[in-house]
Amino acid sequence: MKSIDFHTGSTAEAMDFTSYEIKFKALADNIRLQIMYELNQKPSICVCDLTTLVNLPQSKLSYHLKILLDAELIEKEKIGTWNYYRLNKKEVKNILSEELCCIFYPSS
Amino acid sequence: MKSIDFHTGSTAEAMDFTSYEIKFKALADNIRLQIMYELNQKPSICVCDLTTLVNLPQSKLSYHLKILLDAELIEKEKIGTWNYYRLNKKEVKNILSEELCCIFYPSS
DNA sequence: CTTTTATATCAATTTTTTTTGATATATAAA
DNA sequence: TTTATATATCAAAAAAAATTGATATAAAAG
Repeated sequence: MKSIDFHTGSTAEAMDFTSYEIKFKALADNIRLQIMYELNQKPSICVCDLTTLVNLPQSKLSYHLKILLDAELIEKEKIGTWNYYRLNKKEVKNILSEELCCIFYPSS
Repeated sequence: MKSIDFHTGSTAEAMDFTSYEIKFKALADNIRLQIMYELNQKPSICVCDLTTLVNLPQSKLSYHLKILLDAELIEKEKIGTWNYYRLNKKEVKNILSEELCCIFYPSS
């Protein structure tokens, strides 16, 4: 993050919002919001179940899960052959309003 | 919004998160986060001043302002030849966490 | 009027993201 | 082992978004 120019009140150079950009990009897609919503219904869901829940071909779902994972909005746990995904509650809470958390994140 | 299938707990068909998608898309860009940040520093800013604040060619700035405007994250007011933009506080508060509002939206 | 200033829009191009189908990998089951 | 299942990754194609420079519009100034 660049130093702030107190004379003009503006930043001397652009500030870096990259980490927010990545998270908002991850949320900026209907399919991925769908996935977040489904993950909000249960503690965790394996990929095989998600494919039917969101009705997507496996490679496509995998692609979108990776984007959410890279943005740290969800987490992955491998159990045997299955990969279980769940919301990263902390991160979601950090950026979304409480109101939105009711949709994409459990209230408690 | 589709009816919910209570048997499986899943939605019969995809739910529609389009309005959220549009807002997150608008936030999913470093330049536009920059603009939001600058708009957070003052009650409102005219385009001519924004061009120097975010250091962008006029047509490019105009393009990004339109995306934020269409997402209803900012508002426009025309005064003479000048167009003044300001944050849409209500909408920003509706979707972003209080913590983020400190960056992109005034605390009060 | 004519000119200047502030801003939006448009069309062409470039860049980024998404989709698709194929293939790779790893675990489990037979 | 061999085979089946779950999932990730890759490369090519398609689609969407961003950039650029030119032009349009509208208000203000001269």
